[in-house]
Amino acid sequence: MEKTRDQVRMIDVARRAKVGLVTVSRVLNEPGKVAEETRQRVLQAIQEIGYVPNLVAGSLASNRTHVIAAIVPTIGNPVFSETIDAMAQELRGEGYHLLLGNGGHSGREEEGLIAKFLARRPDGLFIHGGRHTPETCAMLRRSGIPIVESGDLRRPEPIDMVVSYSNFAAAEAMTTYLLERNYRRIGFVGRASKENDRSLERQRGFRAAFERLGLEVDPRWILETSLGYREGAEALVALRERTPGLEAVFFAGDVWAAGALYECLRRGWSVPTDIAIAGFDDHAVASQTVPTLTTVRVLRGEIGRRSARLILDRLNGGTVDEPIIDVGFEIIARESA
Amino acid sequence: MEKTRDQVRMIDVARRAKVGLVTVSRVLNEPGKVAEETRQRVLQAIQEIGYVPNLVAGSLASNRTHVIAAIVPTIGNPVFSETIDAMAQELRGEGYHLLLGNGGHSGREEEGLIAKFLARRPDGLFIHGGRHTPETCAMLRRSGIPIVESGDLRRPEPIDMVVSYSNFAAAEAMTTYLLERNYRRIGFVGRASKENDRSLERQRGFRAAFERLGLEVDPRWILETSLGYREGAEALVALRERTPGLEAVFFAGDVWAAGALYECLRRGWSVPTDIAIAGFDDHAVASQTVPTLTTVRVLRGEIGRRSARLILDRLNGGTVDEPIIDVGFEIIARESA
DNA sequence: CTGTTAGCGCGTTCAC
DNA sequence: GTGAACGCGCTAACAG
Repeated sequence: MEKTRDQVRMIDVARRAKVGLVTVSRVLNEPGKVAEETRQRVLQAIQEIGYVPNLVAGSLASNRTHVIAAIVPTIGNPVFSETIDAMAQELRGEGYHLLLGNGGHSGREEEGLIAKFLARRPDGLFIHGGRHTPETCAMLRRSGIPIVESGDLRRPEPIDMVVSYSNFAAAEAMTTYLLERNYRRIGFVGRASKENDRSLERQRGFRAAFERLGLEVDPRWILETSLGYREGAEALVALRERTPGLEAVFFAGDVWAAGALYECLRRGWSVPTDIAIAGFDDHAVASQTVPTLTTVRVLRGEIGRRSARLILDRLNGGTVDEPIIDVGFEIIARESA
Repeated sequence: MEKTRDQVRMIDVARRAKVGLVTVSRVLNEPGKVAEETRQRVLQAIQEIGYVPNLVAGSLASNRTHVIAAIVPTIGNPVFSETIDAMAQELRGEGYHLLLGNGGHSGREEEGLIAKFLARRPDGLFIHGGRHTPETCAMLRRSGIPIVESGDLRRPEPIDMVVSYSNFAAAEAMTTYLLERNYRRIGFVGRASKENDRSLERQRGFRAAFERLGLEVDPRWILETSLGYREGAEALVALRERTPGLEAVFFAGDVWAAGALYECLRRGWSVPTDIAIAGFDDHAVASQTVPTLTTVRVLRGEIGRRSARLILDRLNGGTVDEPIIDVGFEIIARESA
């Protein structure tokens, strides 16, 4: 392969502007420390020869990449993209960019990805969910960079910082809401709790609300499935079939709930009279469904913003006094329950 | 700020394994060229001292970052995340990672972002939509890296490669479908066509279908709004109010269509008898709505995969013989129209 | 405010 | 198959 280094370098700009190489560097990184006149000359030279700085070289020299790595379970899930979007926005303001990856579904996959990401020397790292292997934790700690974990507030041993809400508390609150409205036989639909800690927490919250009132949870009320509209519809039917007298279903995701509401329409089940439905996420559709969906609102954009701020503050030398941030949640009472 | 270079470097591994630095480098990059025994020794040393290669330094030396930059209008839009997800998947297989950014809504913003991204020396770039300023195009061309544009097949002057479907053809096909089913007074809901070329193309396709049959499009049938469930509901009502005898509405996005279907439920309008509804995207919800939604399917994951392949092939020295790929579309006929 | 000097950590020649 | 030298393009520290 031929070596083609036809790149315009900083030195070329310097020569053209008749200044030292360092001055060019300063114009780019610390504009305040350069005389206005020279600055203009340098900027013009940059324009004229179409110089594009090489951040790779800069990063090597300064030991700072201005890159934040972000790892989510699946990029495709809109729930995460909202967080990522807000984070990217916040970061860009300070010249940082986002290296994005999906952790996959096993700890091993995640470990591999993180190892490769760390090799790129990001200045910080955000990671949503996932169960980290001991090696992963060790790697992350050794890296020494600010790290924000998200997905759930309750992390046995946070690696560094945490920004999230409590899945347990949110699910418990919604379940309590349903119990207060005198629903007693309540179904619960979530993801496989063995594979997903957040699902487990939501299910635990569901059970806790019953326990507090001294009520029992019938095992038949719990159903685990993968996320989707059709899956929500199927779950509703399955639950009603195996649980005579079911009064309500709490879907730990609005997509399921919306699918279930369609099924009610198809079957002529009246909501909430025949069956009450509650969701989780306050997805954009929740306020539009027929009937409108009672759900739990989580500020996902806020998670992204706060995470970015935490990392940036640390990078800017600030001390983060509160390394665990609870962004909270809110019960949105609408028509369906 | 204190300088803490406590990093484990390649030379440390080399010393521990009692080999030269170059040998370590080879174990990492060209494992085949190292004797099995030495390789094992090196790998073990890497494990023992927890060495994480520094790709920043590697990139500078090799002039290859193994990073692909991806720019989409908004990360939050699920429509794009599907593409990005597939692309990331494909890229990771060959050791590439994704630098993600949203282009914002003006050509200037996009230009700024691209300039900053190029400074990171990505090996390739993917960009969805956007109207590039002349400066942007010049920058991109000068960069010399493989570039894939997406969003619409019809690009006046492609910078390099294009992977997409034709918004024009897709919209024309759906409109023709509706006309063939004997709907004549058809509304069209899309984004602001002045701000978004893809919207303009869809609207053009809509009009073209009428023209081919020698039919007129009443200006009152066209409505532009921002994307959302509620916006879809509102658009439907507005169109019916101002257009007596409206028989169908083609929503250039399933989210609008789904919102409109809810409105029909609320008002007791029967679909497709009172009003037929068609969408665009084949969003996951389309097969579940009541009634199910007739729509246009676009393979967004395919766009991501093909784009990645094109870039990778080029990077691997291959010649890309077909730099403009049409991934096509498909009319999915369901109950709503 | 500006220039000089010394690396950053690794890949890529070459010899051996 | 392995090691020594050199350089990638830029920034940090210091001096002037």
